[in-house]
Amino acid sequence: MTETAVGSKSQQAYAAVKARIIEGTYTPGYRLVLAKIAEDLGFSVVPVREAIRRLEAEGLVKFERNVGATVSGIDPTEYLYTMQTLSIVEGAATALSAPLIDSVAIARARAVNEEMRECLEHFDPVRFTALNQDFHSVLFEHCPNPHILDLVHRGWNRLASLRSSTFRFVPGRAQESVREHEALLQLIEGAADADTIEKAARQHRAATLDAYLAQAKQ
Amino acid sequence: MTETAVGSKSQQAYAAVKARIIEGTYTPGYRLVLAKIAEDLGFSVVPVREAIRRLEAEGLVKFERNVGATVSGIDPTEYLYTMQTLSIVEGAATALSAPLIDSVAIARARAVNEEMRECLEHFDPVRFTALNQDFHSVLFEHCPNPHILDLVHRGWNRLASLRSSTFRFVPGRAQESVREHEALLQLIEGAADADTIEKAARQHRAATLDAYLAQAKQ
DNA sequence: TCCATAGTTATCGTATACGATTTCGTACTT
DNA sequence: AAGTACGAAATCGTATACGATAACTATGGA
Repeated sequence: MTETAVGSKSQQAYAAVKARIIEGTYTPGYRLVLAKIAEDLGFSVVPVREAIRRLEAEGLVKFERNVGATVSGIDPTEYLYTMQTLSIVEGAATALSAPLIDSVAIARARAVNEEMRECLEHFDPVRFTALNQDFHSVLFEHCPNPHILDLVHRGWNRLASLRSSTFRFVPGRAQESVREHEALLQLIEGAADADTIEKAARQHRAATLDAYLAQAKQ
Repeated sequence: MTETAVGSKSQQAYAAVKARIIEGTYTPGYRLVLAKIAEDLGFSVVPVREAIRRLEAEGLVKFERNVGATVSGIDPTEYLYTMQTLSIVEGAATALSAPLIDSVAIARARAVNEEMRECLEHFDPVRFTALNQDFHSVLFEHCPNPHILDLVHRGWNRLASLRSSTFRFVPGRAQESVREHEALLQLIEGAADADTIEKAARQHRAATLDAYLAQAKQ
């Protein structure tokens, strides 16, 4: 994920702020004051500033000159852009990875998917989301193109910053998602052609977007 | 292209260094010494450092802790990753844009392609490359997803930094490229379905990669 | 009461300074 | 002569300081 060696304060600040955004401590719209974060971490403002700029490049933070940084908002348009882009890069990543996925990995993915199904019964959306990423991460383990994988991760991060927002969990969609995962695994097991797998994976993400759009329209 | 308002020195430094990389003043492997660049531009090192980090995020430079930054190299593997990713995002961008391209834009694109053909006769590879981007830029003018467009531009920048390297201009490929452009225009004019257009656009990029790989194998 | 304006405060943008780390060259030893 | 160790130079990483800009507040007038 293009991580430079840890250890530098700039790097630590990046990781710290990113974690706070993703775990929801800093919610969208939250004002990121350099001096304040620097004091919190015990650093000076310079490395913090660098970290914020990097987060900006990833789309997690919005920076306005002479004003400051805020955690990127939950603009529906942005959501659409992100989901659409994600559907494309996830589709490609899945298709590229598919021929390299062995039966052991398939079994692991299936186990994760089973856990997801259980999460639905106990209604644990946070864990469900985490497992969902795990599921796809297993599939992408041997993705032959790290650039594409990087784009996937960026999309995920962006979505993570929207957590606990209106975008999550359209009713019924989660169940469908689990079913689609199984279907995807069967395609991979059956060595379906790349195009079929790509379409299925793409559609899997696109369906979540469609479900949101349908709901938003009401 | 995610440009923050110009005017800040950090921004100017970013633009200046990026331009030097793309135009070839700083060739791959070139050592970017912060203090030196700062002196050149008349700035202090802080904004320059920020600019370099941003270029690192875009993949144009490589940064090593306590050592410094160098212009990203011409590693064949990186080339493969970039081209493959580009084929995917260009394919998607083209398919998404296609329904929004009007006949005027088609005519403009065709004119650009005609100029490209002329470039081949006079053997003007630099202009040919620039026109190639123009051609696709016309098609992407009304791309409904700016994120995807941004990814396309990043890929182009990355390739641009490889200019005058071994990767450019596999013999015969350029002629083929012009023909594919025309075929693509006809698909768009004929309102072919999104999938067909996406495949054609993707293949257009992939073919250049394949041509390189075939040549490299010898 | 509301609006405009001036002054104050908060925050960013950049410069300078210095400590930390790496790299390179030189001298010494084997 | 080759290898190693030590030291100097170069460069980065971070802290601190200050000027610039925007946001806020209070005050006076309509």
